[in-house]
This record gives sequence, C-alpha cells and structure tokens, in this order.
Amino acid sequence: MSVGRPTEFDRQEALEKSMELFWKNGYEATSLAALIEEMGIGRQSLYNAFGGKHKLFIEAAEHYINSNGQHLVDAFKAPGSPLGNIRKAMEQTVDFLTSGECSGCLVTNSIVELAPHDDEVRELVHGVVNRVEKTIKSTLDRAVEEGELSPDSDTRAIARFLNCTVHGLVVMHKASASRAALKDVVKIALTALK
Amino acid sequence: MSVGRPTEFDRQEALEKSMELFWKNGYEATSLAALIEEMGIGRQSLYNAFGGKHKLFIEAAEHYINSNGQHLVDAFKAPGSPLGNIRKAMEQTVDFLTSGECSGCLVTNSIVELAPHDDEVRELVHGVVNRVEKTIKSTLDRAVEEGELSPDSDTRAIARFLNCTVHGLVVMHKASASRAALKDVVKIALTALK
DNA sequence: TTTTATATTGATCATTCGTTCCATAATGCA
DNA sequence: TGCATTATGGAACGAATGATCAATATAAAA
Repeated sequence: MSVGRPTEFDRQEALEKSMELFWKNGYEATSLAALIEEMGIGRQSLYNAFGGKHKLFIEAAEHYINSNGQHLVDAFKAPGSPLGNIRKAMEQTVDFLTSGECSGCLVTNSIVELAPHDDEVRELVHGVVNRVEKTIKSTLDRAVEEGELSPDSDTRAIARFLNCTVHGLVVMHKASASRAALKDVVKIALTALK
Repeated sequence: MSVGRPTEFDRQEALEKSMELFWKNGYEATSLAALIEEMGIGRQSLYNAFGGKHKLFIEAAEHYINSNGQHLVDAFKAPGSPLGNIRKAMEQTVDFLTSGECSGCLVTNSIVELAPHDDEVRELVHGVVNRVEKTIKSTLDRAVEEGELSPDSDTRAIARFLNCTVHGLVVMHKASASRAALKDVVKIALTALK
C-alpha cells in the first residue's frame, strides 16, 4: 500500500506537542522554529505531514477540541443528577485551569486572538461554542424533566450563561485571579440554577 | 521653555489611532507599518514620541482604561439604585460590544494574548481587574445598605462573578454570538442578585 | 536490481519584523 | 545672525519570519 521511505516520528505525538505550544503561547507568538524544536521533527517534515503553520494550527485546535474539550462535554452528559453534573463540570473547569501548566483554554484563546480576522478559525470555534451550548441546554432540559429545575426555566438562556461563565473563568485565570476567586464565581453562577 | 522644532502631529490623536488598531487586531498582529500608516506619522516620530511599539501599546492600553474602561466604572458608581446601576452597566456592556466597529475589549484581549508572558501588561491588566472588582463590590455593599440586597450576601463573590461575566460576554461576542445570546446571558446573570 | 515514491536534512528563499542612523528642517535662545 | 535643540523623512540595519529547493536516504514494488 504505502510506498516510499516511512515516517520516522509519531505523527500524533508531534501534533500533541504543537497543540501544547499553541495553547501556551498563542498562534502568532509560536514560531516555526519553536514548533520544530518542541515537536522534535525537521522543517520539511512539518510541511510534509501538516502542510504548514496554519493548517497545523487548525489540526492542533481540532485535536484539542476532541480531547480536552470532550472532557467538559462528558461532564455535562454524565449519568446522574443533571444539576449535579453542571456543578461538577464547573468545578472541573476551575481545577482544569489551576492545575495544568498550560494556561487557559486553546478555544478561548483562539476566539480572542484569531476569530475576528481568521475565517477558518472563526468557523471552527463558533461551531464549538454552539455545540457546548447545546450540550448544556440538553442537560438543563433533562433537569427540568426530572424536576430539578422549574418547568418555566429558559434553558437556552441558562446554557448560554453557563457557557459564558466558563470563558469568563478562563480570562480571569489568565489575569492572575486566585483559585478562591474562581470558586467564588462558580458559587454565584450556580445560584442562577434555582 | 521648549526649544527645537515643534511636533507637527496631535499626540493624543495619534495615540487614539494606535489604540484602535491594537484594539482591533491585537498586539502581535499590529505591525509598525500599519501603525504609522493609521497614525499618520513617520517612523522616527513614533519612536520620538512614544519610544517604540511596546511602550506605545502600554500607553494606548492605559488610555483605553482611562476612557472606555472608565465608562463602565462610572455606570456602576452612578447615583440611584445600586442594583439598577448594575443592570444598566451590564446592558451597556452588551451595547458597547455590539455597536462599535472595534471588536471586544482591549483589556480582555490583552489578558488573553499578552498577560501570560508579558510582565508589564500582566501587572497593568491585573490592576484593572482588581479595581473593577472593588468598584462592583462597593456598589453591591451599597445595595445591601439600602436594603436592595440581603445582608448576608457575599458581595465580593458576586462582584467577582459579575466581573467574570463581563469578560465572558466579550469572548462570546468575538465568537460571533448574537446580540440576543448576550442579552440572555445578562438576564440570567442578574438573577444571581436576588 | 532497477524503479518509484516518500522522508529527511540542510541550505536558502524573499518578506517582514522592530529598530536605528543620518541628513535635513524648523523652532527658541543668545 | 549663528547656536542649540528637537522633529521629520528616508535609507538601511540585523534578526526573524514562514516557506521552499535540491540532494540524499530509505522503504516497497516491478
């Protein structure tokens, strides 16, 4: 099937390294030189395997969405009490922000840095935001069905609100907000679910 | 007093132009060439008057904080019903985001793009976040005093929460969220003030 | 073994980046 | 009218950018 010299590096591993770099430093501030250094591959190999900086970024962002992003979605969709899931998901977000060495969220970062002038990125992150919103809404709808939430709740509005809060948490963390401050935010945000 | 050839351009006007450019495109994506074009001054004049790109950015950010940022603070500190002020301030934020041609908020943008690896910027925006938090808190404390809010309210936590919501709104707007979506967020956020 | 196809390596591309140098122009002061 | 001082405009700087070329290496297929 495959003809020619085989690739020497692990493509997935290299992609992951690039993701971490884009995550930590942003798109513009991440140079090709830094990428090939961190990914441990040659310049030309990067072009062969990923097609260039921008295409690599898109792929790295998609990988982020399918790994880290999925964890958030999973937390909302878990079995058990819907409102309990929401509480856990928000607290998990705080843990996520304050534990790792990578700062913030690649999606939030990309929205701020690139979405306004990069059509491809905007389309990508807009899709993510919508999908997360729908995920949260379906969890809230289940909360209504199971009697945890008043039937006249505006679940779409609450979903948008919680989604907004997550992004706000990311920004606050990047502004050196303390873990206690983030927990305060979650505490108050959850009072909107009464 | 002043000896030598007089400056030909309006310093404040040029600073404002640079602010708009940094606001719209971010720091890295704004080149010197674009700056001198938009500011309508020569390269050397920029260095004479502002000292370079980074110093210009700091000054532009400070100007933003003292103008646009002050409007938000003023809304919270206005006379009249404290909770009314908060409602107005949040709605004003939505209007601010959806009306102007500049997207988002220069402070939020700077937090995400620069704060993690630019000490000077981080110090600057961290101060702003803290000041806004204190402003909101004092408004909330007044709400408690005047009986609009329960005396056992955690006003610092609510202040942090509202501050977080503002940043979240900025991010959502940059992710192409509709005005209706932003209004939904504000509607729910304000229910935390009951 | 020859051919074909892909990967690697290192040199090099043209641009763009932020910055600085230098000659000249325009002001106030002596 | 010089002199000192600052601003302007243009050229040029070295460094870094993302991207590509050409030569070589390594595999499978003929």
